[in-house]
Amino acid sequence: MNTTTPFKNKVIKVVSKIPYGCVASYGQVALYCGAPRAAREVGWTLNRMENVDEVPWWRVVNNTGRITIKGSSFSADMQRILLRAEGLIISEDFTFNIEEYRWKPGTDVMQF
DNA sequence: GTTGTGACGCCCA
DNA sequence: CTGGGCGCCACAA
Repeated sequence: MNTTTPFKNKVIKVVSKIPYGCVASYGQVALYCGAPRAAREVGWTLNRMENVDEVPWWRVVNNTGRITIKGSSFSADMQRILLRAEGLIISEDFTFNIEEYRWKPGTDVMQF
């Protein structure tokens, strides 16, 4: 690992556990990281994350079922393509039924 | 120690 | 429905 921050480490861990074809909201990820209200931190952390190949950041969206990426190395359009590639149906407005794809964590995740 | 910021979340007009 | 605004937390400078 690199510049270790406990929170960042958990973000990586949680996000990387999101199964194929599912998504989780920033609030969810933050919740599983032990910071229920640090949803903004999740996005901020992912933005400056280097090992993107280990973290399916595109499976993380806001709780409204909408992709709201703001300037990062990747665009919202990129994320939409990636999610579509996993079988999700996403509108041209970058919106979709998050409840239909919402990741429901199991006991294997709550081992922090 | 203080300040600014951010890929959010939620309430209100 | 849309838009505007506040709060929240963790982290970099």
